[in-house]
Amino acid sequence: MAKVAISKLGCALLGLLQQKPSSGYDLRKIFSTTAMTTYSDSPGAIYPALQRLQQQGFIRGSIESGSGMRRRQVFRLTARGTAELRKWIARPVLRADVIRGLDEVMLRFAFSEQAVGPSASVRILQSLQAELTSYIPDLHQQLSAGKATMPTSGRLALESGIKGYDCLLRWTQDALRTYALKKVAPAKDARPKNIVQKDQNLDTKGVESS
Amino acid sequence: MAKVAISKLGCALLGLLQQKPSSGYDLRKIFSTTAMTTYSDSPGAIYPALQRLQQQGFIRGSIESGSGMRRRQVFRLTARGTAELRKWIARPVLRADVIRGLDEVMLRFAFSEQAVGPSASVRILQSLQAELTSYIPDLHQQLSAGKATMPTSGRLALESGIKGYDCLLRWTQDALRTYALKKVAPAKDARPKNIVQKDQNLDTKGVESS
DNA sequence: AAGAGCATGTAAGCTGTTACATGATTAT
DNA sequence: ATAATCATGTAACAGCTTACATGCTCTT
Repeated sequence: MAKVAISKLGCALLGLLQQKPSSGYDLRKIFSTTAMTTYSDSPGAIYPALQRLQQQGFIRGSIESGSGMRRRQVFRLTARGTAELRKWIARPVLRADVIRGLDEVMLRFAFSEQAVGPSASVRILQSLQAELTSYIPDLHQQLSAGKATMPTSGRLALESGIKGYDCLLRWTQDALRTYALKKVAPAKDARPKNIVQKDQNLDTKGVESS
Repeated sequence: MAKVAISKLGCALLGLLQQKPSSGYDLRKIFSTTAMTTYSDSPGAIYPALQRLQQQGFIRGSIESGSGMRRRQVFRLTARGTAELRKWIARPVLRADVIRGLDEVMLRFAFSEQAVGPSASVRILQSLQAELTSYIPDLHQQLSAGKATMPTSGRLALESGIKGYDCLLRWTQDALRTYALKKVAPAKDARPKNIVQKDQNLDTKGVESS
């Protein structure tokens, strides 16, 4: 079996194509106009990436050429592509992801609900929360350790990173609450205030605990 | 003149070498043990990068081989390297930097005080603040625009990005206050003190002090 | 003597960047 | 008719990753 390691851009393309079959040009527009500008919208990146994905059997393109239409090739996920996307999304969040690949984690989370389901979103949030909770103290230690020797700007830069992680941790807790509310209170019209504030895990089987 | 575009890793190396002459191995250790783990510590990245920098005349290595010591090559910035580092740090912060290169902005800021002076740090903070202030409303607009069509996880992911930027904006304000207290305080209460203009060292010749 | 860690490098491969190139359709 | 935009690609290049390779020094 080939290694089939898909690049980050490739994963982004898989996720977007799962949401909606699109042409290369459509995808470029998404990357150039929405908050996904972090990803490259250059044709030299996208078209080769699409070719690779097709060659690996994850997507399949069909040329649409109606009368009076420009030729365009619309790509769709194959079954293998869907499986691969799910596998990518379901990967647990490791410390390495927190340090070097937070954007990829957020991308996986963004796609998780449509591609797998809310429980996958919750699992990502939980493992992200766990990793953040264990990593942030390390950063604090580094800060207090190097405080004496670092220049002010270096210290401030490190503090900025820590605050970013703090912020993200708070967000994960908010997001988990959102999912708890969604699932726990489907019949919320009846009771405005009785059944909130649970913060319990849902049908997830205790994926990780504290 | 060649374009001499230095990679992000190259810039990180320049900054670290400005702070302290080091060998490739020293630099690798920094990348593997400190909060700079975002950068690669692999020899296949660092040694070629050092070679490039030397070839471009930004650093110069000298082999230290004392008796009973392992051979190691210690690199130092040249005058050209110092100038290049300063140029990189002094670049204004653009929206593209905020969207796709925040880590590089933070790196520049981290080095700014030692390599150029506090006023450069302040300039980075101010332009970063300005770009954030103009960019964040755009994100809010995207959020409210797509709220209807996005899945919950997609919306939450976007919110996470927005919160991250909010957090960063608050940090810039904190950091600016820090510098105001340190240095610009006299301007505030109109009480002239003997101000230390540490910032005027742009024409330094003896760059690589021991 | 053996092994661990120090210190440096090289080579293959992949991906993204930049720049160029090509047609076809719509707008002016 | 001309320009702009749609839509797709290719080629050269640079940089990083992974993996391998080489010796030297210190510890046990």
